[in-house]
Amino acid sequence: MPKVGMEPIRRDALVNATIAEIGRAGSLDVTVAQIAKRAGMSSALAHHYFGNKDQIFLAAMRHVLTVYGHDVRAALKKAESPRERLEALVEASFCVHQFDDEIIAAWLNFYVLAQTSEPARRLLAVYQKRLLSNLVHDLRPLVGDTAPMIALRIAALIDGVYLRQALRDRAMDNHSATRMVLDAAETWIGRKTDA
Amino acid sequence: MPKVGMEPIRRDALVNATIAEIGRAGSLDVTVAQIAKRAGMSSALAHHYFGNKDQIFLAAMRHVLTVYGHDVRAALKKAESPRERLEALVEASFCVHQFDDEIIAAWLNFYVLAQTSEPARRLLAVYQKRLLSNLVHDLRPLVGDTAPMIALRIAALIDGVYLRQALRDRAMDNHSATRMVLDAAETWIGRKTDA
Amino acid sequence: MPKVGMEPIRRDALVNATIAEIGRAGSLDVTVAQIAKRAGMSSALAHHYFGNKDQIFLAAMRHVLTVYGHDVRAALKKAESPRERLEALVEASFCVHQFDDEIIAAWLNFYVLAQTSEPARRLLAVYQKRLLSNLVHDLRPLVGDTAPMIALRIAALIDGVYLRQALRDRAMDNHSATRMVLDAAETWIGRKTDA
Amino acid sequence: MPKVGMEPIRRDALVNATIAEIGRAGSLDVTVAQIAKRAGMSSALAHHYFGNKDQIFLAAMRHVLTVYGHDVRAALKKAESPRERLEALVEASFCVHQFDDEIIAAWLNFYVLAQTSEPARRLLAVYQKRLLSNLVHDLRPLVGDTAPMIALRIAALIDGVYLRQALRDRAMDNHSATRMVLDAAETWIGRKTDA
DNA sequence: AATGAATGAGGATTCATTCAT
DNA sequence: GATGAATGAATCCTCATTCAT
Repeated sequence: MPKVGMEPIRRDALVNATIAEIGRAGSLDVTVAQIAKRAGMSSALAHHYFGNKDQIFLAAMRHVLTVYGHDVRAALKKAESPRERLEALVEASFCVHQFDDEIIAAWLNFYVLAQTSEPARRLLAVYQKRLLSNLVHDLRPLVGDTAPMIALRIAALIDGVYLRQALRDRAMDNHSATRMVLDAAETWIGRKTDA
Repeated sequence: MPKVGMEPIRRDALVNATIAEIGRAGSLDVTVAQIAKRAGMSSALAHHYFGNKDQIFLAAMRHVLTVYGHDVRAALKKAESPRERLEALVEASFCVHQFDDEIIAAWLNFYVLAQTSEPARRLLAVYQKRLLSNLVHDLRPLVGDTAPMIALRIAALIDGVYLRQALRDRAMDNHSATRMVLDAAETWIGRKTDA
Repeated sequence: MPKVGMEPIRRDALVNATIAEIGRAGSLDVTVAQIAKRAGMSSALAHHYFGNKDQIFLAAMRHVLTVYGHDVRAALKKAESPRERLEALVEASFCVHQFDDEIIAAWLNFYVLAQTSEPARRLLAVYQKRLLSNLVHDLRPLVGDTAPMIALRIAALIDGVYLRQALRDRAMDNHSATRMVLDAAETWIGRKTDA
Repeated sequence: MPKVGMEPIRRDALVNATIAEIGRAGSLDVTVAQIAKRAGMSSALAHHYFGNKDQIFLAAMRHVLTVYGHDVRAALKKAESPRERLEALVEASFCVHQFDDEIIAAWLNFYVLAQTSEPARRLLAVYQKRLLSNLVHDLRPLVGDTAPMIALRIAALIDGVYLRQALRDRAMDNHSATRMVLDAAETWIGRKTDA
C-alpha cells in the first residue's frame, strides 16, 4: 500500500465525517475524536492534517459551499433563458445534495459558527453574495430595477425554508420546497413570458 | 437587603444574563460560571435555582418566546382589520425587542438547541404553530383558501430575514425588515379591499 | 406552639433520619440536606444542633449502640442462669431492633466510619468490649478458663452473620440467626446442664 | 521508555493504587486524582483507561478477589485430605496477601460498595458462593449432611474475624486468626479421623 | 428557633492538543 | 504517514457550611 498521496484522501474523509457528525449531533458539539473515528483514523492524524479543530470545521464548510457551487453551475448549464436560470438557482438550492437532513443541520450550524469565526463568516458572506448576484443577474431581464429587492426576498425565502426544515417538524421534500419558492417568486415577477 | 424572596429576582437575572452571554458568544458555548458572574452570583447559586444548565437555557428560551408573545398580543390589540392585524404580526416579529443583535443570536442558537433538546424543540414548535395560525386566521378574509400557503411563505420569509441578519453583514433595521416582508406579502395578497 | 424544648425532638428526628438515610443509601454518602429533609427541617438547623456532619453521624452511631444496650439489658433482666443470659445476649444481638436492613446497613457503615473517625472507632470498641466482657462473664461458669476464647468466637460469629446479612443475598430472619449462633456455641460449651 | 503497550501496565498501577488509597483512607472517599497521582499519572489518563471511577473500583475489587482465588488454589494444591483442604481454605483466607491492613480495609469497603453497585454485589456473591461450596465439598466427607450448616458457620466466622480486624483494636496476626477459626471448627467437626 | 440565601472548595469527567515512537 | 500515550485546562455539578433575618 502506498503511503504517499494519502493526504487528499484523508482530508476528504475527515471533511465528510465532520459533516456527518455535525448532522448526527445537530450541533457543533462534536469532538475531534468522533470525527476522526468516523473517518477511520486517529484524532492525532486529524490534527496532523488540519492543525486544529477550527480548520476542520472550516474545511467542512468550504466543502459544503463548494458542492453547492457545483450544483448551481451544473443547473445553470442546462438553463437557456433568464427564467430557466432562475428556476435552476432555486432548484439547485434544494437539490438532493443540499436538502438533506445532515446537510441542513450543517448549514444551520455553520451560521452559528459564523457568529464566532471570522473566516466562517466570510465564507457564508461570499456564498450569499454570489447567490444574490446570480439572482439579480437573471431577474433584471424579467423585472428591471426591482431585481435587487426581489433577489433579496428570494434569498431570504430560501434561507427561511431551510431554517424551518431544520426543525423537522413540518418537513417538506425538495420538490415542494422548490415549488414553494418559485411560486412565491412568480407573483413578484409577474406572469410568465416563457419559462 | 432583603434576604427573602430572592428566587424570582435571581432567576430573572440569570435568564437575562444567559441571553446576554449567548448574544456575546454567538453560541451556546457559554459556561454557567460566565452566566452566573454576569448575573452577579456564584455558579452554585445558579445551579441551586435551576438545577442544571439545560434548565437555564430553556428558561432563557421561554423568556424570549414569552416576550415575543407579549409583543404580538400588544400589537394585535391595536389592530382593527385583518390587514392591520397581519401588519401587526410582522411588525411584532421585527419589533425592537426582537430584532436586536443579542436576541437574534439567541434565536439562532435556540434553533440549534432544538436539534438536540426535545423540550426546546417543543417550545419552538409551539411558537411556530402560533405564528402560523395567527397568520392564517388573518389571511383567510383576504385571500381565502390560499391562506395557509401564503402564511407559510410569510413565516419562512421572516425566519429567512432573521437568519441573514444573524450574519450582521448587510444589516437591516427593523423597519426595513418589516417593510420587506410586508411588501413581499402584498403581491401575494393583492390590493383586495384596503389596508 | 412552644418553641422551647424543641432541641431533643429535633435531635432525635435527625438521628433517626440519619440512620434511615444511611440505610436507604447503603453508604455514608448521604448529604446533610437529605437527612434534614427527612427529619423535616432545614439543613441549616441540622448544623445548628449538631455543629457538623461528623457529629450527626456520631450521634446516630451512639443512638444505635444505646438502643442495642437497652435491648441487651432488657433481655438480661429476664434471664436467670448463665446459659439463659448467654442466650439473651445473642438474642438481643439479633433482636428485631437490630436485625433490620436499615440498622444492619448502618452498622456496616459505622465500621467504615470507625476507620476514619477516632471517636467512631472508640464507640465501636466500647461496644465490642462490653459484649465480650458480658459473654466472658456468663461463659465462665459454663466453660471456665476457655471463656475468653469462646467469647471471642461468639462475638466474631455474630459480626460475621451481620456482615453476610448486609449483602442480602442469603438472607436470614433473626430467629435463624440466633439459632445458628447458639447452636454453634453449644458445641464449644458442651452439653447443656440447665438452659 | 516504551510508548506502546502501556495499557496493562497503567491499569495494574491504577488497580494497585486504588487498593492502597482505599486502605489509606479507610473508605471509598478517594478521588480519582489521588489514585492517579499514586499510580504516577494524570487523572485524565485514569479515565482514559477505565472510563469512570466505578470501573476503577470494580477492577480493584476484581483484582483482590482474583488474588484471593489464586491463594486458595495454591493452598488447595498442596492439600491431600479433606481436612487438609479445609485447613488450606481457612489459611488462604488469612494468608499474608489477604490479612493485611490495606486489603482488609479494601474488603470492608467492597462490602459497602456492594450495597450500592450491582456488579460489585455480584462479584462478592460469587466469591462467597465459591468459598461456601469449597467448604461444603470438603466438609461432607467429615461431617456428612451437616456440611452446609457448618460451612456457613465457618464462612461467617471468617468474615467476623475480618470485620473485627478492621477496627485494628485487638489485632491478630494471620496465624492466630487461622488457628482461631480452625479450632472453632474442630469442635463442630469432631476428631473423626485426624488431619 | 428556624430558614432561605449564598458560596468556596472540590470532584468526576471531557477534550483539544502534543509528543515519542 | 500514523498512532497510542499523555495531560492541562476546562466545565458541570455537589455539598458542607455560614450568615442575615
